[in-house]
Amino acid sequence: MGMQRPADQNSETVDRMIKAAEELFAEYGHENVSLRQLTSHAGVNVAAVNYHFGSKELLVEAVFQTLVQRVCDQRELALEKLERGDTLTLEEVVRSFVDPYLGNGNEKQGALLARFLMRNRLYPTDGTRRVVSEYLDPMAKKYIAAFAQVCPKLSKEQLVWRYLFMTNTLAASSAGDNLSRRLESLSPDTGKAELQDRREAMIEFLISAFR
Amino acid sequence: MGMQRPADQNSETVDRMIKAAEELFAEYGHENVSLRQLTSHAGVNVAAVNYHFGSKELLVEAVFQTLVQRVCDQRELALEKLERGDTLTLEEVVRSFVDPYLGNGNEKQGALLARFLMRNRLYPTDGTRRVVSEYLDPMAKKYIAAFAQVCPKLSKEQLVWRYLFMTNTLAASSAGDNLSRRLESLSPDTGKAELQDRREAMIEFLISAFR
DNA sequence: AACACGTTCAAATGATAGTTTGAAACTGTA
DNA sequence: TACAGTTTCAAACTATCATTTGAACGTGTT
Repeated sequence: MGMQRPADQNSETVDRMIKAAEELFAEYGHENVSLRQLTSHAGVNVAAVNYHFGSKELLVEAVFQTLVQRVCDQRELALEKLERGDTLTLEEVVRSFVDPYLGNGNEKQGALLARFLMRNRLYPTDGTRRVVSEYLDPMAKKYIAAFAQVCPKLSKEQLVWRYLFMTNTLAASSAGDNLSRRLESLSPDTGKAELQDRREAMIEFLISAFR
Repeated sequence: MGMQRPADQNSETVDRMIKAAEELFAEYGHENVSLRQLTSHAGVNVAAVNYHFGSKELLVEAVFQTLVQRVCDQRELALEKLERGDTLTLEEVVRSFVDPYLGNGNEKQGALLARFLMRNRLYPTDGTRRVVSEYLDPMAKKYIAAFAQVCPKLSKEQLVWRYLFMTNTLAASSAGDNLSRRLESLSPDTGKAELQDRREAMIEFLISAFR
């Protein structure tokens, strides 16, 4: 009776809901997706969300956490690999940071996570704050240490600021395709912007910013 | 009967609603403010919004437009003043761009506009797109021309990219006070971040990014 | 006074949202 | 087969929202 399900592990239904949530949230944003849309797209009953997750918000946070965890793992792995080599360069560090967002095959997860992070900046909740401090902050410290190696001239304080500005730039510039349309209207001769162009421009921008 | 009011000019009620909207939207975001909250905070009747603006969305866009217009005017004025002098420096251009957001006395309008712009990046509407292309794009072109003067080494395409990244960095880093809290947790010894610190760090970051 | 017009008001309307319910269906166990 | 626990389902519930309505109010004009 009314037994609370704190964290369901594996279930066909749960997987389908998370998959549907990622797809729909990426396209419309989670506040514009009703549970009825979500569950009918997933092929499950409306009540399934509350049964398996407890509430819509907890489902949203589960998706957010999954995504953040994935990106943090990618980054930390890449960073460790770089640090096993003997010479660390600024470009390598920046690329490893940007790649999970704008790298090949990562476009969708990057855009979705960017939306979440922007959303979290505007309207944070206890749950999203928890995810940030649990996953993002530890990764941030490792990256700041790496930047300290390749930018020895910058003070600790400067490094932290620039790191934060970098994350904001990356997230804001990866969310949605507004940027491409804006580019076209500001520079019609440049033509349409491919995702690769954006990534390379972003990397150049960030490398400059850390010098 | 049912006469549509395309653009009300001056009215005690209209002014009170816009003022209340700016205050409440800045604090909670416009999707978290109901018309009942807004109108009771403004001291007017619920129906006044639809009577004077046509819908909630049109009120939101009116506030957005007012704000964008104000910031664009400030920037264009500052830029013209700079260009009347004989030597234009990168730092001056950047400062004139950042100032309407993080300058003294502009904190509230900066934070509010930043929220709107972030919101617009996530969920644009026809109305917000119109404001962007009508006010922001012309100003952007003037600024890109100014950056071209002080950064002669950068190609037109590079200038446009960096300009866009700059606006994203500024908006994302001005929305809300998350950044300060994040800084504290990443660099406890730095202590609390004043707004001035943020502005100076931001300016250094952007100057670097354009070199 | 009588009228017309713009404005304000309390109340109703209609739609949509997340959530809850209780019975049915399904699962594996004895 | 009978039973217990879990999961699914259609339907109802509760709340909130933007919007509309039609009467009341105020004001200036004739």
